[in-house]
Amino acid sequence: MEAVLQALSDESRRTMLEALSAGPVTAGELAALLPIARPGVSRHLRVLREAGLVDVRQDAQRRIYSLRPEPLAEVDAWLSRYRALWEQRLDALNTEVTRGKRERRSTR
Amino acid sequence: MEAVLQALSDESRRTMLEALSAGPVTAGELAALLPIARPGVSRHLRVLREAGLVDVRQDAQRRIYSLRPEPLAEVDAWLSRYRALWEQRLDALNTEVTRGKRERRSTR
DNA sequence: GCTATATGTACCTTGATCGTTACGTAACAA
DNA sequence: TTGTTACGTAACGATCAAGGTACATATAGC
Repeated sequence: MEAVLQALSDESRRTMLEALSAGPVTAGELAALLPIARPGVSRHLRVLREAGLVDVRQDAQRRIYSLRPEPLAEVDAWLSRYRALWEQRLDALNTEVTRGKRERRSTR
Repeated sequence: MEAVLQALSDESRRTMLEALSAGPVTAGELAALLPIARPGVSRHLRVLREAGLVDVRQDAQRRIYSLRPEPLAEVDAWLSRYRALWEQRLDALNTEVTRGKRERRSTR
């Protein structure tokens, strides 16, 4: 959890996760997306690996990374302790759509 | 968003948010909860303030902090781009409760 | 074996961050 | 006004994170 939020706090790493959400990508392809040099990407990938957010599979010289979204569910679970609070506030602002929001909330 | 995730990446600050989720708290009370000295707490509070996660109100000498959960909704929105991915995986593990999960997911 | 390709690691530098102690400030209380 | 309480800020040292360059490793192809 600590490691996951730490990993998510970096813009480059979030960009990498977004790219990975479309499917497996090699380290080189990820590096091409970012304004930093490849060794930096390698280190970011290590952080993501240690946070459990990616899996690696080797294919010849290539390392193919894929997203492992489970740790994000932990973040979501942590966040859910606050969800009621902000939804309450949003409801106060948009009272005209209260009925729809209440329906949705009741199923969580 | 950047500032919010940055703020959330620290354990002490998350502890402060948790305390604040029960209601407004003074800076001193927050400091008492943490293993660090008050000046450190003050700086953490500044980070939370700059991320928009807390509001301050002055009451005589005291500064009363209250949680402002709206920025957490942004994090939730970012996270929601991945929610389908991890729910898919969890469903694969717990196929027996698929019906309940699918109901919930369809309303998000 | 030799070279090219793909990637990670080591090492260095710079800038941010965390905590501490010391100090400044503002509001009450006597 | 003097002291006390409750904060914040400044300045400092230590640690950490992010980037780059240079190098090591491993696989594929010849």
